[in-house]
Amino acid sequence: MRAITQTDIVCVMAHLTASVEYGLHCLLWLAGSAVPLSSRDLAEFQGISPSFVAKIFPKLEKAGIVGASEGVHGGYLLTKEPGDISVLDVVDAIEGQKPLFDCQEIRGRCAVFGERPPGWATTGTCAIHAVMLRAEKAMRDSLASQTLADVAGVLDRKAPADFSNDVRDWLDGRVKSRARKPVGRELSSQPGIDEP
Amino acid sequence: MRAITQTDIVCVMAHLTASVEYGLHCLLWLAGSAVPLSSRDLAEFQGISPSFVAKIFPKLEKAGIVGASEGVHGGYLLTKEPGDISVLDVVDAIEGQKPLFDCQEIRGRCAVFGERPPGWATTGTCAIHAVMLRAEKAMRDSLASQTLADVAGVLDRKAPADFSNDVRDWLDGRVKSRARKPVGRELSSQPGIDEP
DNA sequence: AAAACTCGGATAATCTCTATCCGTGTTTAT
DNA sequence: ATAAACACGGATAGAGATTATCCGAGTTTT
Repeated sequence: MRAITQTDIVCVMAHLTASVEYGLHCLLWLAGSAVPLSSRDLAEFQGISPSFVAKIFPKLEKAGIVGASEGVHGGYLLTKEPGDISVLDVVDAIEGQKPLFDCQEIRGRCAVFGERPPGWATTGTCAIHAVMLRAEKAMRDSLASQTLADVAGVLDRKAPADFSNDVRDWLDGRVKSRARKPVGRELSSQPGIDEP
Repeated sequence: MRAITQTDIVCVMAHLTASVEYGLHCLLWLAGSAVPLSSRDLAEFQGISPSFVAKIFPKLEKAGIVGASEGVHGGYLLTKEPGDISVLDVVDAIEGQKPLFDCQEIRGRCAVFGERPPGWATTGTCAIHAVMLRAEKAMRDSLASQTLADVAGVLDRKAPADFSNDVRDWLDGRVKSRARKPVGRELSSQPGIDEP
């Protein structure tokens, strides 16, 4: 059985993208960590692309969700309580308030208008656009009502008691192994994650 | 001033696509028509691509929203009352229930699991996926709550009294002009709509 | 001084959406 | 009967976005 690589993932181009998924998963692990975790730690821990995760975190930092510390023992930490970070905050930080619908103002091109459409046809919001804006607001309200703490709570109730210990051990070992001479054999215990 | 052509439209790749926008605009005009309108009638009336509109209508027909009649005076008619067609019906007919979010099951790739993740980690719905599904349901509920009749009502209140007469005249003239020898000069009274 | 980190830019591959064209079969008007 | 117009489906090309990777510059800790 071969390890799953990034090239196995197919693009589906949904509105809420894989970037958001990666970011949320990383933030969940960050919510339970007292020490800074680097983007590479988080990526290899979850078996996802380190270079791609590294592109996501600067966006989260600009949005004030995480803070970065540089240097050998640097990494990211949450800057707010998990209960104060909504899923919508993360989505907007990564996708930049991407609209659900892009109105092309077809209403003004009606053939009976000729060259220039009358004012009543182009003022205000297009009736179809208004429907989409209401749907978008419903979606955003739902995303805003759930916080990272809510999602983390669901995970905690599913996982057995010793799982969080295993996770902390793995991440702590990862952090402690920095700034040492590479051990070679030990680091390759997670094969096939980074190379195609 | 140059007429707007199809190549002027830029792709933005929102979740609710231009296909849905075109379809809804066409259905609104269809809601006010007693005679069948062809996809080309509807496209040229609105200054949008006839061949692209022609690809949308078979989907609407399969969904039971419109019915087609073939032949020289053929075209499409609504098969239901506008009040019985929700915007969600149209969106699903054209986009095929495209999901808002595509979960890639990252939870099962955690490094502490090794080759095979334990059952508790992969059963049920991923907690992050569940958040997105709730948001998607909120969006779909909103779209389902609005019908074509609602949208058409907004338009009717904005347009002046003689607008619907102008529209009917244009479309009727269009339908009547079928199956006649091409007049040449008369048909080119809407220039620059079809050719780049 | 060396090592590890963050950060930003540049680049390639892949996918979806948009748009167009062509051929087949059917119905209606001349 | 013949021609015109229609619906329908398949094949094809271009544009844009997302995903993924690599490299160099600057910073901090050991």
